[in-house]
Amino acid sequence: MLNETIDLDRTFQALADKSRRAMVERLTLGPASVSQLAAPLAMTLAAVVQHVQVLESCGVVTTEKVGRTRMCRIEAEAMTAAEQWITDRRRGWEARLDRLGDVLSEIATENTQEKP
Amino acid sequence: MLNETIDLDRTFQALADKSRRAMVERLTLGPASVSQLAAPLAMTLAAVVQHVQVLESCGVVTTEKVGRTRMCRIEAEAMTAAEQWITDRRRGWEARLDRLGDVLSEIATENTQEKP
DNA sequence: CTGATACTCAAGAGGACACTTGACTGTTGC
DNA sequence: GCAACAGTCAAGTGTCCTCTTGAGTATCAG
Repeated sequence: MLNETIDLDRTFQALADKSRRAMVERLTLGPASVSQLAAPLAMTLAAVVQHVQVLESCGVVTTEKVGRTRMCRIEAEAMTAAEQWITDRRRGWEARLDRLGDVLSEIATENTQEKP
Repeated sequence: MLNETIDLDRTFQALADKSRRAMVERLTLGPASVSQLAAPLAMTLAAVVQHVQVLESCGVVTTEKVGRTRMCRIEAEAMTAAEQWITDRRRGWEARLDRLGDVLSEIATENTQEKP
């Protein structure tokens, strides 16, 4: 709850990259090692590790070292927070558009009624 | 559908900034001029205009010049696309966790049954 | 017409980001 | 043991972002 701002900044920032989204997408299928995440991407392992660190720093994934491999798994909460922010805004403007619709149909009704 | 990647990149990038999220938040209450968006923010008008351009370039807001003022309004679709991407991923991992739950309870059942 | 308002534009400083390279460390399989 | 593997670390490079300054333009109010 604290640092909500920083976390949203970081989370949206993390998702603003095709490679990282691809990693998240892969991880929704189940845990994977860094090498497995790296396989479909055209970049060095070192770069992939850095991406994983970004995803980890905003809580979207957690990692755990098993022997010489680091396993990554997705962590729902951070993503849900980002989703929730958008959903909340949408609720706001949908409510407003509903009211606008009401007003418009009210005006329409008044106009038809006031036609002599 | 084309450029889905670029748009998601841009949209998440746009939302990865507290000031821009504040502007979006303000715009959910209804259209506003650039100056109105700038009012609560501690930065120059020029900077605010640049933020508006970012939001516009990814389709989250549209603007229209009326006399000497530029009115901004929120545009649902781009935000919905971002929300949808997260929602789709969530569906993925929730389904997986459900299956995991099934497997775990199956194992549990087997274990109880196989107790001699 | 004049001054104030509401931007608009261009250039640039400074920092954050996305990589790469090259050297190094801990694990595992034979 | 030792070679291959899976990652780790530090440094450096080029690019993108954010924001400012200092100019200019169009519009409106009186």
